[in-house]
Amino acid sequence: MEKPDTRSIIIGEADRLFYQQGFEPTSFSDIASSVGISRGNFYYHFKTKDEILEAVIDLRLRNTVGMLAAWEKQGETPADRLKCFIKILIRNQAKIMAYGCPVGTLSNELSKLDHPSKADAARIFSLFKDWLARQFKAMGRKTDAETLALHILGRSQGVASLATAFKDKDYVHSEVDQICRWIDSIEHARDSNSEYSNRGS
Amino acid sequence: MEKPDTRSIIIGEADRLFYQQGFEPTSFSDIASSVGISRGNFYYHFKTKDEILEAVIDLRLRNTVGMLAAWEKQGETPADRLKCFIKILIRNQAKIMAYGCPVGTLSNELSKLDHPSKADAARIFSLFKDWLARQFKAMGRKTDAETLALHILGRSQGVASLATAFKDKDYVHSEVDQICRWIDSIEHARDSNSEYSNRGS
DNA sequence: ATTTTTATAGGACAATTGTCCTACTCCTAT
DNA sequence: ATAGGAGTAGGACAATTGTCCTATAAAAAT
Repeated sequence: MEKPDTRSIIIGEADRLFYQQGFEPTSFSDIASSVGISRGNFYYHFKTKDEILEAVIDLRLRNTVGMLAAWEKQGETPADRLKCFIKILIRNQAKIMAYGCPVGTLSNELSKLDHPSKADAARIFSLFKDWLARQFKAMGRKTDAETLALHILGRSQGVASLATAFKDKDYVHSEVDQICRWIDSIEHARDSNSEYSNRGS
Repeated sequence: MEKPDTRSIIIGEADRLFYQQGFEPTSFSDIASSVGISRGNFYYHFKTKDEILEAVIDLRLRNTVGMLAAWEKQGETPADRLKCFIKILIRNQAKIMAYGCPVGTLSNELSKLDHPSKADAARIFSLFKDWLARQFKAMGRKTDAETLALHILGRSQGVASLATAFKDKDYVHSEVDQICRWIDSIEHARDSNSEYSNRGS
């Protein structure tokens, strides 16, 4: 039977609030009243705010691992998987226009706060980076897979940032289409010289 | 007639602190003690926190207008000016790796807070967008100048975001080089108004 | 049935928040 | 010399912050 599992509910609500409001502006009271428990009870589950931040980052890490694994199974080709990644900008368009990318905005906020957990937040980025690099390697880009991964990851961050500022659907679609075409161009030029190999040299 | 001009000093310190720490985490005390005045005196100059935020955004708008105007004079060709824009990622590398892009991070934070001034913060983005579009128009891209402007602006945001997370200088240089080559490729294909390539080299 | 563990509520606590008020010191104009 | 405003300091204020304590209810174990 399902347990009430207050702890998981707390983490889930904190996850949502940290995304929608940011980490700093979200208080214990916000989370407690959102879950429907008292602040005192909250303390039973988490002693400090940093503790719940760690739990939220941990949840996001696990969710990301699961999501990437699912993408790896369903996508037929690496190119399809890469497109599946970038199209998350369209699937989550409404949320991104309102709150930005959950990975990037948390990472940015914790960097500004110089928070101890900022490195953990960056690890979520690394999960994406490594997964993306894996796809590029599978497409024959052994040497510059990492560079290509950072490139597409950065592109997604830029689109999310401007989508939040301008709330321009056309821009998002235009960029995503363009990145998809770029992925195609990489797929169709598997063993040709790459324009991205300027890094190792 | 040089006045002590405490007000300007306050705005300057608030500007710095809002960038380095974020708007929400920066308190009246932070600013007051940073300027070297009492909190009471602070109230004489600014009644509310939103009031000083407006003043800071106003300062940034004016600074941005000035910076863009200066770039417009010194750069010989539009392509040079565009490169001057994107190379700000390298000139301000240290700050960006520590605190991100001042424009993007403020816009994101205010969006999350759903702050009344979030539209004003986005206006700073618009200044850049319009300036960039003007350069592309001068390069013969009459029809898609706006799209190209949003593209390069988004690219800069993405690089800044990942630079903060990974603190990878090579990545920043690699992306900037690539964008510069993309600018060259646009310059050398002046009359062809077809879809532009995002590929480097 | 009794003890122990788990979970919850309610509030205490000092510190800090944004906001606001009053008293005092300058400087300047009369 | 004096009145008045501009600027500053110090603190009051209620509300909220993160943290912590204790009393108690519910559940589990004995």
